[in-house]
Amino acid sequence: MDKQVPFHETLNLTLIGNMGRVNRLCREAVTHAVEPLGLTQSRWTTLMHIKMLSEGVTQLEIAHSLSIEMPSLTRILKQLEEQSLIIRRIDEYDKRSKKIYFTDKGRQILSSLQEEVDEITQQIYSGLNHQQLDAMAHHLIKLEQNAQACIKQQIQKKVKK
Amino acid sequence: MDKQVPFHETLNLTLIGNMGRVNRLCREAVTHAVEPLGLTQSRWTTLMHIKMLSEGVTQLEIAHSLSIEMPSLTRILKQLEEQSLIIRRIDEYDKRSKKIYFTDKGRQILSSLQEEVDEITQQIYSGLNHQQLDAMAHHLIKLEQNAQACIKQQIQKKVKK
DNA sequence: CACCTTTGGTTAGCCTGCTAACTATTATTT
DNA sequence: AAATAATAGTTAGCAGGCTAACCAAAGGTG
Repeated sequence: MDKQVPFHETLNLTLIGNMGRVNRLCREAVTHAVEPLGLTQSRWTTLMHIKMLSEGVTQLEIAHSLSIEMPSLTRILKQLEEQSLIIRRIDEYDKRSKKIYFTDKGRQILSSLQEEVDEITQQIYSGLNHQQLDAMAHHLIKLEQNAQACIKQQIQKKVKK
Repeated sequence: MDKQVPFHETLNLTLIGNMGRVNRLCREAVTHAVEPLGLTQSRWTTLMHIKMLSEGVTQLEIAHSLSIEMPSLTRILKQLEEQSLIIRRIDEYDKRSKKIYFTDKGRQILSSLQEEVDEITQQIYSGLNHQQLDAMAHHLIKLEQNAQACIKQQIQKKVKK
């Protein structure tokens, strides 16, 4: 009977709001650092994921890895291609899909980028140990599953009406 | 010596990315539910915060509470005013600032909104206890502080150059 | 083989965050 | 009291997420 106020009035939306703000700040921290490379937040994130997945990956695979939708990715890749950092090449075995490769310029930038990202993320995670980070990642996934179940439920309700 | 790969290669950016996605999903869950009320994500969030802070609050106070910048808020309030859910009234003691009040229509919608938000957030947080949620909130704040320190550092470096 | 469905990618346009540059009022300094 | 600085709010325009609607290629089915 002494734990009603904190949850209902303060935590309810605050936690969700905080997640958005912290996410923005973390990405901004890196973006600031790599600004001289001419990279925005979505562009450097995309480059890192392509590297992680290796060259020759398809757009769909990148989109999944980034957890964004295809139209969002299309725009980012278009910009990266205009900056001559990547190339989109049609897959000869499935002419619908396109495979992504780095240009030489892209590969050059990538190494500086990797350094910066490593340094910044080290700083951002400092003061938290692996257990705490793992717990957090775990709880985030739980929240995500709950939210997804919620949305599914909403949609079903709508169909009934 | 068995924990090198997970951190460096998978967790580094993933945690940050996940935060963004989970945040989007959580807000989408509520937005789906209150769509019939004609409210978007930023609009219902703002209404909830105004209610929490009580009517007569200034725009600046709302912006702080929402952790967004004034221009972002200005747009949202303009829309809410067009929907006749709130009124902006110039403070007679400081004619620069405006105080926000609900209309009758606004107050009506607010009660349905509160119900929905309570229900959805309950569902989203289910499976996690208070300790876990508190820990998460705590760790989020730590990440935020680290990120902010990082950004400050970047700016100082730039000044030196 | 012809038709239909599915799938990878694109385009158009909305929503919501931001910064930069502005106005108008208030506070401070001289 | 006049000049200057600071503050509340606005406008314009960018960045990056999304859905809806489309095209073209690939896969199934009668």
